[in-house]
Amino acid sequence: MTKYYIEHQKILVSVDCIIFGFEQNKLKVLLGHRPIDPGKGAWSLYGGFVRNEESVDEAADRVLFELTGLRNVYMRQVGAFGSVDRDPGARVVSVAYYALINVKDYDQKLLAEHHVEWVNIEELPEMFSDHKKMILKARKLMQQKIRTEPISFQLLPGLFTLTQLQRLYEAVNGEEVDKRNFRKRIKEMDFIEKTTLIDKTGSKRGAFLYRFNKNAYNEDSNFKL
Amino acid sequence: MTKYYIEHQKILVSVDCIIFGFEQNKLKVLLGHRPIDPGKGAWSLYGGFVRNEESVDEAADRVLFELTGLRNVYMRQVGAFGSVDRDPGARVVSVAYYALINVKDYDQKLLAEHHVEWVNIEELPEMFSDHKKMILKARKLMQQKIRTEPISFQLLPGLFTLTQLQRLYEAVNGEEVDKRNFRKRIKEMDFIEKTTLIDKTGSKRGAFLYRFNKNAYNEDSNFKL
DNA sequence: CCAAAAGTGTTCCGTCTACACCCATGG
DNA sequence: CCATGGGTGTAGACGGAACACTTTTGG
Repeated sequence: MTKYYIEHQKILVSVDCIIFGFEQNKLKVLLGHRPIDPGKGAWSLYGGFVRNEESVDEAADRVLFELTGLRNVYMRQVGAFGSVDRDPGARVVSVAYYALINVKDYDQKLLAEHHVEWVNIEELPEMFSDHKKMILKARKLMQQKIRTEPISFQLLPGLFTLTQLQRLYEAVNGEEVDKRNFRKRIKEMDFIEKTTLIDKTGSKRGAFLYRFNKNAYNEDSNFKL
Repeated sequence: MTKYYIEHQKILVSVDCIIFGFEQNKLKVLLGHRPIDPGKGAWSLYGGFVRNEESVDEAADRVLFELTGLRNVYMRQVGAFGSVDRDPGARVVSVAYYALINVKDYDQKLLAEHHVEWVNIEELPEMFSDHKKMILKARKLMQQKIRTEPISFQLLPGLFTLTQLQRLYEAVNGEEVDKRNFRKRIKEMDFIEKTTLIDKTGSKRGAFLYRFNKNAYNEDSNFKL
């Protein structure tokens, strides 16, 4: 139990954000290019350093806000990545977070300004340092969560069709699911409410729009998909 | 994407170890007392600071070795804990790890030297800072893992009876399980091998000792309990 | 009129759960 | 001889998976 504060080495601590979005029936991540050497130009996650006056969680929120202009986003920690030489420029321990956003909420201007792009999770390029490892772990954690907690709605607009929701699950889990079985399960969750509105953009016939009722969910939190 | 190394604040990074053991049919954690102010004497996890020349994982291995004299222990990261004021003495970001050890491997001398004790997971005392939160999260992660991966054997001697294994599961999950159903599932896993040895310490009749065969498991990794 | 997506129930099979009695032995 | 833990099988319930056809409408 030899903890004493002075005489110990301080280390740069950063956060890296794995930002998930759902677009064209594909699960995507927001990737940028590393702006500085070493490794300048390589595909990279968006990140930043933790400051003394903010918690690590707050740093992640701040960095996400700088990039997207969004607050109160669903974010969860992926873990700490701490190899000695993971960053060739300096000793940096990084804490990765994943975030779920609705791509339509994302300001296109900011996207261009920061030179970031939505990349299909199934087609990740080679990336700087351990960033690919971070993404894969984030995806695994997210897959686990999405089965038992209603986080899928964070990736969709407030109103969505059942086909959209199903495609989202298929994209996240990487496998197709049976339409009738899927809708049967939805029907059992009263907090996924059918509206009278119809979306005609996806088909000629049109499909009913649904909505996630958070209050109803809080009363009866039985989610399983 | 504004990462530059100089001009950023470095932070103390520590590791904290949640060491699980199984004793007297109870899941236990190894707890010590904080040796220095602020908070001197409070119940605390055993930890240490990350050095520049070691990875965070390596620091956790080292700290565990200092305490237990054990190497090659099963360890997994719980996550980073980074509140600004989580340590009143200095800004410290801590990465928690949980470890599974067989209590019999633990050197009693070291235990006394370090003033640590095995504490029942169901009867945790008030603890320093966020250490209780770390333990609870570690337990949750361990509960998840133990259902689908053969990590339970890390907590038992090389030879064990089925009743011991069952009690371990009951202690970890906090609920009793049916003996016949439990043993039926064991029987389906060929890598849990029955030996001809008999343990008479637990009963007059004696119980067969079993062994986990790692090689057999690698060939057919179907674990579900 | 036809292509394209929306919507809708039933059957089967495998898995999980509940449950009770005999055995072997040390003291 | 009896108290204590060791060891064994079956039946019923439940949940998940497979599966095909009708409807609507824009072009």
